[in-house]
Amino acid sequence: MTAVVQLNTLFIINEHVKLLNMIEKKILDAAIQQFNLQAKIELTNLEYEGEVDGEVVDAILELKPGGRRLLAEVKNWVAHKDIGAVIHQLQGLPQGYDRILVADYVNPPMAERLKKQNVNYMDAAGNVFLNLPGTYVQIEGRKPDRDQNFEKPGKAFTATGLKVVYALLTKPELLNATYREVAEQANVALGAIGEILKDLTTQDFLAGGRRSTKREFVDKRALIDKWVEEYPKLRQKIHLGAFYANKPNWWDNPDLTQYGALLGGELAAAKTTNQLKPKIATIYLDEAQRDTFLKDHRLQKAEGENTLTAPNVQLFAKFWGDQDHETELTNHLLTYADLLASGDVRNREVANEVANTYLYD
DNA sequence: TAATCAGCGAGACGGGATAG
DNA sequence: CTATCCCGTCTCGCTGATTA
Repeated sequence: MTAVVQLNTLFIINEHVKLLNMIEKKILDAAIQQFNLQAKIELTNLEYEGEVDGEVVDAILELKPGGRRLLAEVKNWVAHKDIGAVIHQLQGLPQGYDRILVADYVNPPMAERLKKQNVNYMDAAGNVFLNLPGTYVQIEGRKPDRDQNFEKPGKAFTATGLKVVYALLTKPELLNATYREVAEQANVALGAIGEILKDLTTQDFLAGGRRSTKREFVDKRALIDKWVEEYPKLRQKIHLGAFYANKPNWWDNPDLTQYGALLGGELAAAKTTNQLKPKIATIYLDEAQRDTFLKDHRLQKAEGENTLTAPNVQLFAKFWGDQDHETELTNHLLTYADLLASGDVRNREVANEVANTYLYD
């Protein structure tokens, strides 16, 4: 079952459906206010959800002396997010502009990591790191204001929530199955289901479900995009390790399925679109199979910092409950998410194509 | 390093439906 | 009416992460 897509297919850039919600607006306003109180230069918000080079960004900010512009990415609860993914998202903003991460609160360890990578940030507590040519602002040690607590996020996109949403998206019939059925298919505890579904409804991703009414997606595409955005959180948890393989194309081997292994990311995309040469092999398998798998394919462990990007084999534990697979490839949704999580700009185009061809219906 | 906390799995609980 | 089953909710306690 291999679909070949023409090379000259027009790429439709996914309009980033990322409306700034009320909480994010509050965070942005508070952060700017704090900045202006403390720094000697003035910062103003030119536009919420402004458009730059055809892409919508959370906000466009301007520094008063000089009129330098900054593209802002606003995040609530940033301390609980995967920092790599956040940085990656910032890097994905239109090129040629300075960027800044705006958050509710950036705690000290997080601040260190952001500074090390030279990522500008400001938070609602008043902490700032802004390093631009000619401008340097650094404010640290500010504590978050207790009364100013921005609403806690619900359970829909925790690691467990992500598993449930994945199950719902890939098997829509689960929308109206019993909680037990959903729990089993999603591979999570029964007790987690209720709150996740409730939160999805509160966030307007699901409707119905009371009594006799059928539960349904409000906007499936929006939920897909949201899931993909949050997926790195789960991805990090199921990461089984990074490795090097010396033999090229070693994965082109029918016996991989013997290990219950599924090819994902670039490998899956390469097989469905014929559009790219995989550089990194993303593979999902049962954790129990890991050691045999490594030995049989002579994979060597990668050491050091950037194990999530540099080596050429990435292993992940299968997180879903259902073990029957029609193909040796991961589900399109997961392929899409892995392509985006790879951080490779060229993969983004292919990712969009996978999404437009197979996911948005 | 110690204390605290969120997340979540396991399983008990009890309300409602259904069959006998 | 009562026994039984089904199913969402509740509670407890473990784990790993975060904060002091």
